[in-house]
Amino acid sequence: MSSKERRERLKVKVHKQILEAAMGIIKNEGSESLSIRKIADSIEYSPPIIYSYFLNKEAVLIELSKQGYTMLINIIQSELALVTGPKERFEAMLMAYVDFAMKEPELYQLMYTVGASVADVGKAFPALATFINLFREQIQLVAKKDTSAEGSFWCNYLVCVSFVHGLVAINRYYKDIDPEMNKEVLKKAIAGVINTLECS
Amino acid sequence: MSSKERRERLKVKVHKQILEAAMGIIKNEGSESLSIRKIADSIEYSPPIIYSYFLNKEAVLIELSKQGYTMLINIIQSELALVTGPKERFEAMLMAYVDFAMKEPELYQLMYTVGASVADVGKAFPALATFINLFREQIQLVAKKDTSAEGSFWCNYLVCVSFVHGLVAINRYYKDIDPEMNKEVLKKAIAGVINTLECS
Amino acid sequence: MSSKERRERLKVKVHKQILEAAMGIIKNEGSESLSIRKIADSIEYSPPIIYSYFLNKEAVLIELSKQGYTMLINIIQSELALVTGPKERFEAMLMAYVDFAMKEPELYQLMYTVGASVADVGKAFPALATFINLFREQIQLVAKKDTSAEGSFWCNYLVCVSFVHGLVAINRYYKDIDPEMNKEVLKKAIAGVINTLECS
Amino acid sequence: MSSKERRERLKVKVHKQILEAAMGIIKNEGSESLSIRKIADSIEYSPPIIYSYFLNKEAVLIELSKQGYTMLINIIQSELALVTGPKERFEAMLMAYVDFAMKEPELYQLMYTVGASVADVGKAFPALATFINLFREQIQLVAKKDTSAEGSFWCNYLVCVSFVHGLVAINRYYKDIDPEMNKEVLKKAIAGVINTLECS
DNA sequence: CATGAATGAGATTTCATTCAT
DNA sequence: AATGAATGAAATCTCATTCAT
Repeated sequence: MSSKERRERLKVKVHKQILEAAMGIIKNEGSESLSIRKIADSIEYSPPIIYSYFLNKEAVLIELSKQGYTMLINIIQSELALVTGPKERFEAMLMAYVDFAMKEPELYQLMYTVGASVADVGKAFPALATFINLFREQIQLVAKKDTSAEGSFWCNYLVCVSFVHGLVAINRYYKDIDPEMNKEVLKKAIAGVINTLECS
Repeated sequence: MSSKERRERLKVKVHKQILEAAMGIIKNEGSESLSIRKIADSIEYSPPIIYSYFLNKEAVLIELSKQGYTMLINIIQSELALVTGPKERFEAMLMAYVDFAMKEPELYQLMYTVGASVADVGKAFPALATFINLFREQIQLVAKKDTSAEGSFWCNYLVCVSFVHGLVAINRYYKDIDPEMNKEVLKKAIAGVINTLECS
Repeated sequence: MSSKERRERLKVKVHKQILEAAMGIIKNEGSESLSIRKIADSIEYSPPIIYSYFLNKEAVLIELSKQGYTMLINIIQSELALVTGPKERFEAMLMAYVDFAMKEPELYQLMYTVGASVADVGKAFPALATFINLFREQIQLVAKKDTSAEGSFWCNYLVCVSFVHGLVAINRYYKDIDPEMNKEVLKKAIAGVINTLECS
Repeated sequence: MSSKERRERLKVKVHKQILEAAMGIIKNEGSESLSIRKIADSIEYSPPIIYSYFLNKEAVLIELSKQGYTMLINIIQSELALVTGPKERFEAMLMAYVDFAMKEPELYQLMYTVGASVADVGKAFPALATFINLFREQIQLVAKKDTSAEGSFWCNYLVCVSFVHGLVAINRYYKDIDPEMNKEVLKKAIAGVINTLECS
């Protein structure tokens, strides 16, 4: 029992260590540079041990992306907790999203890449539903008309998410965009989107 | 003469074959899976031959991307030729852009990836200047205020390009978005952007 | 325990095998012809295994050279242990040096080549310090004047080492020099050098 | 006739160009970096043309080394022409040798490497006989006893040449030897050698 | 006479994954 | 439960040399 408990705890601990090590490597060296051996070295275990916790390297990446979604959702929720006005909440949500992607570029990139590589992103990332619901709530609040119809919401959601993801991606493309410019672009776009939502 | 011509034609042909083979592999297996050997196998030549046409693998990818830019610009210009109203032209430009990216997703993805991987994207893709100028013209026409200041233009450019690129990227992420939905999203966003531009 | 020991022994054995195989290839085909694959073939392992024992090919060559220095130093010290007179010791040292280089020509050549190819030969071969100190001692004994000043010693050291290395190198060039002739040349040169040292 | 002459002249010219190009590459980039293609590019001909002038790459290297010997001999003879005293002539010869090797390190290295790689260096480099005769003459002059016996001369020759070649080689090994130190070493060694020769 | 084109052979290195122990 | 050892598969790239034209 005690022994079983201990084992269980160790298992959880190593699982966590693997992910932390992988996350560290990705943040420091980029996800392209992640290798099973590097993770193993980092946690001071042998490479095969990783296969007793994860099916393969892809599984590690998926798990990491899941954590990324949890982080992203938490950050957005934290920011949402600070404001009440509809527009302000909407704006806070999008800005928190961009902030996260800019501060953790490698992790965000991984989340996108992994999502694009799996067959069913909804299954791979259950947290995505929560993420989408956050948008659902804020969009509903800010929109004058009813956006509860799935098609209607999804359209608005895509407008928002396309723009935010696009801005982040474009910053990987043009590497020298001034942060001030980014803020300006973001504000302008948010204003435009809100305007659109109100009229929709 | 005839012999020289023939040889010249063969050279052009092989050059083309290499790029086509590379493009084919990228379309079928994704750009990550492209290798010099696969290209060589595909054109039924030995791997080293590719190095007499291109400096290295990266050069093949850059060339492919350049072709992509040429195609994109041509398509946009073709569409622009058909309409005259400022808003219509603006809309036509963005829709042509999205159409291209949707019809050639792997090529578009490659253009983005290569652009993000080089140090100076402007040097790597001279055509990018033409591309940006297309935006400059349409934005100028549609905007009420003066957008000729570089900062002002660049902000508007980023808003547009972020959104369009984002929409394309999001379609790689959520693989089952209905084309009709995409059109709707695009129209909504274009309306919002035009509105923003008019007020800017 | 026993299993661990066995493994440890195996590891040491393979390490040794790699170096021996490399040495064998170098002796038979020259160091230019050495390749990772040849080593692997020779020890009947796959090429990548070598990278779990050595960082890269250069590391194998450096290790081989280090062993060469250890051998050379040991041989010189063995010979020095047999004689006591200053001139005799000096002579014994140089003759042991030449003997080693003549008996292991490819290894000696490798030691030179690797030394010439690295940025800091002193760092690459720590044993070189010991080697130089052997010269320092014998030169000091045989010289009448004080040679403890670094510049003075270094000059004498270079005279000695240039000659010995040169003799070995010249034997690679003129392949048919009679060993007796070599001895004679060596003796003559040693006499000359001793004479120079005594007067310095 | 005229046409034949022209062709003959062109042939000689291209032959020369090949060697000059190869020499240039070796001097600038080292002999390891020499390739048939580089030569061809440099003379603006195609690679196969080189094979109509030389059997293979090795033949180019041998020819280059031959030129090196011619240069070396000329330099030594120029210096010899300036002095008359036996010791002075001997010294001038050795210093000219070292100077040449230090000023053209890559070429000198090539001359040594090629010489060591061929079966019969005397056949490969006919000029070597002239070179050896220069030593024969100077050694004869400086030696008190008769050195005309081949064995006796050869022994003295080897002493000289070993030392000079060794000094040059050692400078490739210890890369930071002060030129002043080299001069000192050389002078000391020359003094020693002359002393030895006088007593022999 | 000259060469463009082509390639065979080979180099080093990285990595996910497995398996006997 | 853990791992050291091992490898198969793959990647990019270089170069001397040949041959049909």
